[in-house]
Amino acid sequence: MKNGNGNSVELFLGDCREELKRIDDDSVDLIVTSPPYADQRKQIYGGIHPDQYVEWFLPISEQLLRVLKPTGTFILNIKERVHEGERHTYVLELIMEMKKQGWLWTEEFIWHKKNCYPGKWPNRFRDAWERLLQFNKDRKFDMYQDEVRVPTGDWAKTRLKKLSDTDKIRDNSKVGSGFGKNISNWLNRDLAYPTNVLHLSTECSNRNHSATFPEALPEWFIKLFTKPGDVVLDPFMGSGTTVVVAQRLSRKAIGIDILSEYHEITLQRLDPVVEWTLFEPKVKYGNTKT
Amino acid sequence: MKNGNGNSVELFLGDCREELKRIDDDSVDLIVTSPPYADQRKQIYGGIHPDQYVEWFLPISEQLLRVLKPTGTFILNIKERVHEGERHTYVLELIMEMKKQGWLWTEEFIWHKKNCYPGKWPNRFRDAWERLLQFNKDRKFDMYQDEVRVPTGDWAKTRLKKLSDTDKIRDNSKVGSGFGKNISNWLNRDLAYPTNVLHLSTECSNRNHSATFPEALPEWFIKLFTKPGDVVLDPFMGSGTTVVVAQRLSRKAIGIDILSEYHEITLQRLDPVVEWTLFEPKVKYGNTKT
DNA sequence: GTTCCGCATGAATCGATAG
DNA sequence: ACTATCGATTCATGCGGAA
Repeated sequence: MKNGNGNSVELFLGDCREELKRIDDDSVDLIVTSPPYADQRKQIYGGIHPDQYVEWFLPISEQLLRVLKPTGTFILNIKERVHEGERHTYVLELIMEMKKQGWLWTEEFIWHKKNCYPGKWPNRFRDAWERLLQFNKDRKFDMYQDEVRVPTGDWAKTRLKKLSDTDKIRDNSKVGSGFGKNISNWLNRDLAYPTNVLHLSTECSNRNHSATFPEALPEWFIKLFTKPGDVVLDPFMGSGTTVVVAQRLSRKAIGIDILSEYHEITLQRLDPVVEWTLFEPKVKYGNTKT
Repeated sequence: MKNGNGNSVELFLGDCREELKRIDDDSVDLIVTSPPYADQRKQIYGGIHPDQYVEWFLPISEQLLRVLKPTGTFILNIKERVHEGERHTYVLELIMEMKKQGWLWTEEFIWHKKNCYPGKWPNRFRDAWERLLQFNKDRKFDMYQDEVRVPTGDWAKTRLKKLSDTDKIRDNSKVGSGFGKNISNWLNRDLAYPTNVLHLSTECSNRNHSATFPEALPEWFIKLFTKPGDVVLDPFMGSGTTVVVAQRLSRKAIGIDILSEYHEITLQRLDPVVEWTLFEPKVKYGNTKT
């Protein structure tokens, strides 16, 4: 019911360096992904050494550039590791190399992880933020800012508090008198556009998968950069958070991952209606077409 | 009275590219500065074009590398501008070039500016963060983490609020009764180490000076990376926030700025005891030695 | 002495207009 | 074509006067 038009889900099982080639040019509205960081998920992608990270990623970003619509956006969640006491520069290098490929580095959002990983080191504090790099193909791209407006700051809370004590009661008791409309217009002005700093907690309660991606993160970008029916791609699907949220928001989702375990987890999280489609006979696992 | 040992202040009037040469090798414990951003403050500093920013800054960072102690730290507050719809890459390039000079890029703190500049654009949100890049000469550097511990989560705020209503009054009225000590013990137990994300508002509506930094920013780094008597340097002093805070915390401060107006503002903000010293006869303005 | 409200003020960005 | 300037947009914060 809630998914009227087409919130289909396609999952590809395999290395995204190969699987991406099966996706059409200019066919994706939004890419949201969190690739394995250097030397993370060693057993999965063989553990890319920081010095080889850029070299490893560039063929992928080249494919992503190909499949993205000119009006589309690519959000890359990444953070450089500490390597021999320093922040490694592979993310900085990656940005500059992707620009050479033709990407525009439009913006860098900050994900402030409110409950970051605990720990203590002699010359370093806990790392509580990650980069959310925004890349585009063109200076003109789709952006639906009204979809992610947030309540205004403290002054609204405190200064409008009085209003709720008296006027809001009148508002309720005099429906249709025109008074309520004025109030709601006024209250509507208490929605402000957000900034490029996102405050979200990691979802530590998920026992199964190590993916700390909170659902609110892809949700925010999906609402901001796509409309229902648009195509959302995650080439490093992992436990499928981006795909699951895209489906829930009535977007078409494409997920790629090299591990079948992650496909199983994702399928369990997906809406059953679509799950049936995926399990149709003759549809090869990881190669689903609608 | 509060400044026992040696919180001297030396101010240099001139271009820091030249003035820095007058400072000894390995003599500074902490550099905290916020250089003019590319194409900003044109009327004041002449405006460095984004494409020439790295070239302009490298001779300065070379001098800073020379004057910093091996155990010292350099905190660079900077943020790249939007240029033709993209974030410019001069900050990324600067980091990599400074590494070639011999700097270690130890960490990147985020300054979350809660009250960022307003505005609305079709494809961009307000910019609410700036970089605080930490550079060092050596993997081993001085860091006094206990000096910047903060009260823990929300419950601390609420309990401390209650405290301030009742117990704090008692604390004030019963000095020496031991009650205050109990409170500070209790508070000490609820102190946590901070993260690499700092939430601070800019001080935009201060009457006298429009400080680029909130005082809390240099204060945090001075407490974290120096002890009383250490030397703190700001080669782009501006209205002198770093210098003023360093003096208040009984550190030796060195400030450099090219504009005499800023020197006057800084002198007005400094503790009068030192101001006298600075205005001693025969002490050339901007060339003060203790 | 509080609390409340009005107001000025920002390391901004885009698009249009002018030289 | 390429740069310089200007207006419009927008919101958290702290000060100061008022109730």
